[in-house]
Amino acid sequence: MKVTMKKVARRAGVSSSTVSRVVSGHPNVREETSRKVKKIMDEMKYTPNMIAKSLVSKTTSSICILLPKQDEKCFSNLFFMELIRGIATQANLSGFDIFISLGANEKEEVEMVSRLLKGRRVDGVILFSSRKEDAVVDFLKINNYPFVLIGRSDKYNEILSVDNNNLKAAYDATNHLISMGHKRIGFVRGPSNAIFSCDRLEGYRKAIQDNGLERRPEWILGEEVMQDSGYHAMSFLMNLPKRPTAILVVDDLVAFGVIRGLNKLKYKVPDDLAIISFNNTTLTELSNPTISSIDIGIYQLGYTASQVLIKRIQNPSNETQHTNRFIIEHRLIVRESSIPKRLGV
Amino acid sequence: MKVTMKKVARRAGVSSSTVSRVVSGHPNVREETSRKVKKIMDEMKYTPNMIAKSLVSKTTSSICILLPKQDEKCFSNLFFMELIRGIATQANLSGFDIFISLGANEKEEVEMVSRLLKGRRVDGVILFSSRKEDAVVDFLKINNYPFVLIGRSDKYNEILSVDNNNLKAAYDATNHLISMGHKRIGFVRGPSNAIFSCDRLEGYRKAIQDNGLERRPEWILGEEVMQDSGYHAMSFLMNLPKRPTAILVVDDLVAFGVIRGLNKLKYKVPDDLAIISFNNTTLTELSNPTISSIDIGIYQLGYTASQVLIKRIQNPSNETQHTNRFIIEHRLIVRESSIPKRLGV
DNA sequence: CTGTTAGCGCCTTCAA
DNA sequence: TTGAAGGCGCTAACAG
Repeated sequence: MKVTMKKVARRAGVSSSTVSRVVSGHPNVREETSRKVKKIMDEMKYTPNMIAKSLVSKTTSSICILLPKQDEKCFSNLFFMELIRGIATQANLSGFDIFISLGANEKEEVEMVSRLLKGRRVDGVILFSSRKEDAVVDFLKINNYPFVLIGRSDKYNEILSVDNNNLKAAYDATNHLISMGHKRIGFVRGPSNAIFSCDRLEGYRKAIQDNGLERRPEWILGEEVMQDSGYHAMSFLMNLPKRPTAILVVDDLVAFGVIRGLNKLKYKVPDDLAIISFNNTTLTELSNPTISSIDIGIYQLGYTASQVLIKRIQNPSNETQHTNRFIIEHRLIVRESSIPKRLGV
Repeated sequence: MKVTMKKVARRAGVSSSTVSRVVSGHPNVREETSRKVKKIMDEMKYTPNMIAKSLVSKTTSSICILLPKQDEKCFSNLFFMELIRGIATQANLSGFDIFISLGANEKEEVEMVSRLLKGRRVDGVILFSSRKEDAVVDFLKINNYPFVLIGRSDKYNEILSVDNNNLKAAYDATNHLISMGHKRIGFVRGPSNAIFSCDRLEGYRKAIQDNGLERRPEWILGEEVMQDSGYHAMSFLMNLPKRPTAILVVDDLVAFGVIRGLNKLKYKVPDDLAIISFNNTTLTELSNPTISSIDIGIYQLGYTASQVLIKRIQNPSNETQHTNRFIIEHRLIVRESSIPKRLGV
């Protein structure tokens, strides 16, 4: 049988308002009364009905993570799990629960979020928004729901968002390759409608330009590289009359494919082609050779996003005050794939 | 301003009960009335308040996935994301939402689940229970809450669970190695308190025994193999006076570490040591050589778990009827790591 | 077929 | 400092 406030109240010989006050830590309760009620609550194993509480307070203490549809290959599942861990850890600390929803397509995503928010099941949403022209962002923006973007919007810039400086990250990665003596550097980019992907491309271009290096369009490959584990793409790249000696790769998982493709073609990493990738997932250390990577602080990204969103939910007033763009620092992690053998390790 | 049933009702010139009936598809509504109400609902953009509905119906149409604490290394994040996809896909089909929670430790997991269930925020729980003596299972069992185990319980066998036949899977994998001509076969096991791990070990042993092959305790390695990416463990294994020519590895990610360790030691896979692993995550195809693996149908595992749990929630009556143990078929996927080069590919 | 009534369990006035 | 009353938005039971 369900233990309600009423029952606790009756048993304790007080009114249910008093019990309510004790539960919510209201100051206007005599110390003695409070202790007595608490004791009875323990005895009866009272657990508040969150649903009833939600109905009254119009808040749910829960947020929703909207994960993009499966076929966004460029980010591995490793990435998302790590993100979820960051979000969940912080959310729990703040006493929030987490809904998770996987959109099948953009339209469905909007419906899902709409249902969750309007149905008052969640107080806010964390979006992993890489794409340009995101209908979900539009929806949330228009309806003024609390949400935070992991990544950034190219449409609205006053939106709450947690991101890396992807331009700088790619710039740093490219410079690392340059500092290793490379002059011809290629880039395996992610999907062209993904903002982070464009940012990284831009950083790469800037570094090439700032160093007065050669720049060739055929050194930039699309993400279709992943097909047949990079075999054809690498075959194409390595058979160019002027081929690069190093490449940046948009994600570790893709770098894996690239390395595998190169191996099949009997090329050696890093001797024939040096590689540096992004995200620094567990994979980088398991690869052979180990992969140099830009650590973008995935966990931090999630942790911060959760923190920022919850703060906004709990304090909607300062909506336009303060910062609304949070940048997580990246770090260059150098491993075998970008260190020429002749330099030693 | 929130659009409620009352407002829709007033606008449509009917009572709110009628609106309620229309929403819930109750039969006793005149076709015409229904159409009129629906039209007004659309016009006013009415969205039902799920919280209020929950309060009355005492159901939430949501389930919770409890993910084990981070340090269970043997299963990679890839595994969990795939599981989540399976669960989420099926749950959405049934109109259920998903809570996710990451336990930090067993005690916290119990508290979490307890809060969620008693607080009536979720109707049931999907547990990834690998370990023996699981306090969460005890709690759910005692309180008679709807839940399903992915894996199995060695304590209660009438519990709803979705699992592989891990014994058979390991048996099949071992036989595959045997059929490739191997006589000395090792095993890299998962955590010893994990049931699936023990099941697999048993299957391996059985296959060795059934084929009258040699069996040596030093050929069985613990999961600490993952330390320093398997270098030391492989060094130990390969330096045994009588060393195995093939091994089973409990998870793809671990197999990765093993291969990397072997590479560092200048051993070749599969020539010096053939490898077959479990789970068949994306990694297997990206490795070099590609890894033979037992596909345990991770997505199916999740999909089925969700299906079974939701059925139980919606129809609690047949609690003890029918099957309560569902087995997902496994498949042997043969790749390069277990095919001797001399046999060709 | 439709409307009225009475809660679900909690929180928040308003009085006392 | 406490209690009584009313309502959050919806559903279920009972009349009509």
